[in-house]
Amino acid sequence: MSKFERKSPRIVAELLEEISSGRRQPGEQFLTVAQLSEKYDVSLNTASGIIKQLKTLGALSGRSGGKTWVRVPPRTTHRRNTRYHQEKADVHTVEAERAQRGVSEYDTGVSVRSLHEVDARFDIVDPPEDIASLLRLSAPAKVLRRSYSRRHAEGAGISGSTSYLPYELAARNPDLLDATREPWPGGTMHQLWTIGVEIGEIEDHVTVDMPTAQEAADYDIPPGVPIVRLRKISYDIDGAPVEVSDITLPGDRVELVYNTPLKRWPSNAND
Amino acid sequence: MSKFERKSPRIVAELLEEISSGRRQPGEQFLTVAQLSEKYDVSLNTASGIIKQLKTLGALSGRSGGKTWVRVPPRTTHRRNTRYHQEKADVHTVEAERAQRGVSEYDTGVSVRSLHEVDARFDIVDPPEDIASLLRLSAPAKVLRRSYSRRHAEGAGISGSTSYLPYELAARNPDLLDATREPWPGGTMHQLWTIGVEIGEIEDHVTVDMPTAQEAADYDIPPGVPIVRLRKISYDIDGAPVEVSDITLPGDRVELVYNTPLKRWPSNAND
DNA sequence: GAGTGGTCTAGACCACTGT
DNA sequence: CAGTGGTCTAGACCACTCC
Repeated sequence: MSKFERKSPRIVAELLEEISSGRRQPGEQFLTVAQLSEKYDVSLNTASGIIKQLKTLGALSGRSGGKTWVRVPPRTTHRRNTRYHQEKADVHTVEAERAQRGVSEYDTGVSVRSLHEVDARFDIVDPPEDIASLLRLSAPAKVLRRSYSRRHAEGAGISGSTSYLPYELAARNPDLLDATREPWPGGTMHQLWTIGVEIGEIEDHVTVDMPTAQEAADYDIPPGVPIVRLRKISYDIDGAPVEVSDITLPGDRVELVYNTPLKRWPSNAND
Repeated sequence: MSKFERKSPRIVAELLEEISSGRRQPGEQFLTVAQLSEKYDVSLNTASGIIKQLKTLGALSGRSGGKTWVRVPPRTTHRRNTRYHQEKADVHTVEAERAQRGVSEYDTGVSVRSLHEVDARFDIVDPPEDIASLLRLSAPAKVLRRSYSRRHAEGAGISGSTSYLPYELAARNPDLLDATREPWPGGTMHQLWTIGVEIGEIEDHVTVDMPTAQEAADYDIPPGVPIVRLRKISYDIDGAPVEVSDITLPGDRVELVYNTPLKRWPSNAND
């Protein structure tokens, strides 16, 4: 369109091609700002901007001040709603079969191996307004808030979740209030079973967002990569909400899969 | 952390607060680069960068060269998987009740009023590799590709979708190959019914991405706002895939809602 | 054609990383 | 402490919008 060509877009495209074509291997050290400046005959300022762009595009990684690397593309993981059926069935299987999974594994739906539970903080707090509304709690009622953050053994953060349970409900089994009991074999559905609650339906609300600076650091995602926010609401068999769980997933390595089986038509309806 | 304070982050935060607090109203003209520079005592360069940041944060809008405006926050719409049940039931209701909806309404799940079908292009093509694999098609088989793009009456793009049907299947009803028949009352499920196919299950794959330059323009979203890509796979009652539909939704105005009903436990399992 | 946002340069300085 | 990425300035120029 324009006869005048800006420099950075051309250079960015060129470098992107070198990276995606594999001519520059993931993990390899990238050109420094000075080298870029010299090689493409642009100012240091522009060279710095180019690296910034490539970082936000997820092609490069590296902290400010340190060296720059060709980013290792994250392997994508899947999170399926069919796991909810599995989790519910698991409640009545023998202990050994569900011993490998805690609340956070079930919530995030991220594969278990090579994961390491970093933080599990439990607090009894006044619920935020939206949570109170969803759980149909009024004025003085408290909630048990459980915050988990998970990272790869290698250090790359992978997901975080915060669960809200009505305190009155959770208190029926004092073990549920004890953070040191984590990871609880079988996840939240099993915990709720111990206090006589059967989950009848789960509702996931999926929204998308850009990460805060904190999240970008926590999950080791470049600032240009979006974040998936999943609010999971569990209802008991009478339709009463019993748990709200806010789950944060890095957008560049997660695929959500939802199966919706449909009721058959009456047999004489089709021609 | 650092004693030395960069200017832009402070100024950006301040302006963001002014906008989100409502002190600057949506639709109002914003400060020019020159005014910003003067008011906050920064260089024109930095002022320009600040406006750029606020645009990618979705707080400001405006084309390059034109004036800058406080962005009108998009109202969020919901897309529920329960609509699949509705759509299936609709197939056997009277024509009048589903006449208001075409294929694209059903696919995108966006409310119908004040929407305007801009484009519906039909082609018979060789399927892309991933589509062929999902539809279990081999070598010479073709697909009917139907591309829709939708915008608000006011002009703001709201979603797009591309549907793939095996050509051999679609050809059983020649009307399905005719783009001028759109909007087809009742959507794809009704179309499939006319050729004797009953949908038994729908699988949604949700991923997140940044928009291409083209998409950013099409959907009128600022370059920093993510895009939700939804791949909807429809299976017939025998589990054979019959349609793949790729749906693109602007991340800042859509919330996906998925309900997963769970089977009851056997009545004697709970204590 | 005046005004506006965006890009580039050259040079300075800063904070952080990695020895 | 040297090296590196990031930010800022001042000034120039460009492409686009809007009148």
